[in-house]
Amino acid sequence: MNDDKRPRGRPQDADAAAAIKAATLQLVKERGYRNVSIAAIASAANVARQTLYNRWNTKADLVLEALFEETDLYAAAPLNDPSHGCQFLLERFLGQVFAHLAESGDTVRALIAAAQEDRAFQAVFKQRFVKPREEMVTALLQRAQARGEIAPSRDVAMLSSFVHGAFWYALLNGEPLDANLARAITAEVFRA
Amino acid sequence: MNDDKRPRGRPQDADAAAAIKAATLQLVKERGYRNVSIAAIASAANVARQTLYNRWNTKADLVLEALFEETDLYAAAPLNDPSHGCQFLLERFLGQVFAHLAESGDTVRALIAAAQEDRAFQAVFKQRFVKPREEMVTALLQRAQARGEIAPSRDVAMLSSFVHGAFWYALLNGEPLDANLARAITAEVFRA
DNA sequence: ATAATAAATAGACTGTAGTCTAGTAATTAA
DNA sequence: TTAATTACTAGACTACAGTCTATTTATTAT
Repeated sequence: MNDDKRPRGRPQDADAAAAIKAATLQLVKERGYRNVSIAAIASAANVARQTLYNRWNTKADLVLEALFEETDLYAAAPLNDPSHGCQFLLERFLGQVFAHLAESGDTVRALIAAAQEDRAFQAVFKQRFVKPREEMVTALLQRAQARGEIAPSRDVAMLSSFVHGAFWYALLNGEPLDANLARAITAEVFRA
Repeated sequence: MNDDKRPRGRPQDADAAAAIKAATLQLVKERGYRNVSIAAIASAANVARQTLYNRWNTKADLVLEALFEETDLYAAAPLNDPSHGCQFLLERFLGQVFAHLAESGDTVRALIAAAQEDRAFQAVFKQRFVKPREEMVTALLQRAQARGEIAPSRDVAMLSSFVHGAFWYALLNGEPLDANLARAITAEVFRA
């Protein structure tokens, strides 16, 4: 049931996408987003520059996909583990996010910057990066509220904005994203 | 006491800076940061392109200065007016910031993006934009805490990060910055 | 076989930020 | 008056993102 009718013309090179994404990841980690040109990626992947543009609209789209193919492998520890309190789960979650950003934070910053200059990419980025994380935290905070760890009067959606906002604010202003920050954010959200 | 010894060579054209900044503001508001080239600004100001680079390092530096020369005129309503509660003052302050961003928000977004791609500019932007606002809000929240409007246990620095973070997060994700947001942020910060 | 289709390639092209240089103009110091 | 100094101008130059086009190549449909 997988060999549906193949489409008409010449098929896409099956290996190209993987080679391109691998080259992208390697070069971006090595030199930083800014210092990697599309031409360099194409060359490293042994592919014509236009082939990249056949498959991705912009450099940002390509890097986002390459980065997320890798990142999605990191199965975050479950946020609904009932054997832990929600405060613990949030702090652990933030700690994991920050640990990952220690490696890829510069790239994420570049992608956020790219999103400010390109509406289409902003939508893609929001869909793939922003929304999922926001939903995870909001759901966790709702559970916390249902369990009485957060007062019923609190505005959970706004608290979720506080959490992500504090994280973006630190990231974009070049402040360290470490365990201290994860603890301070979490503690303040759960403070009576 | 103002006519100190003039420096050695040919003096800078006294009118050029004003003409350049005026052209910058007008073009950026008209077409958006992205769609204004340095060449277009130089041409509109009747000045050689290199003259811009004699005075500013990058497009972002120029736009920041042009924008702030205008913005600094907006004397924000005082944040330490003792005849109002701190909650009221914070909401009014955020309302003013958001109202101004309704006009210049796209430019500010572009500047934040530029700061992600240029360390030197990030430092300048932090100094001129980020720090002053952060200090105003932190001072206000400290006063609120001293007056008992905020519980002594709260971490005021983190609350300030929450406020700015929520605002950046909304701005950079294309969500509306309006009176509702100002009210929701403020209410949640002051919630018991 | 042949036609139709779509991907890949090479390379020209546009627009922009930022750098560099050579020449000219305005000013101070001697 | 002349030398030194600095700003301004014009324009060449580099590097890059993204677009476009002509050509070749791999595939399906007839």
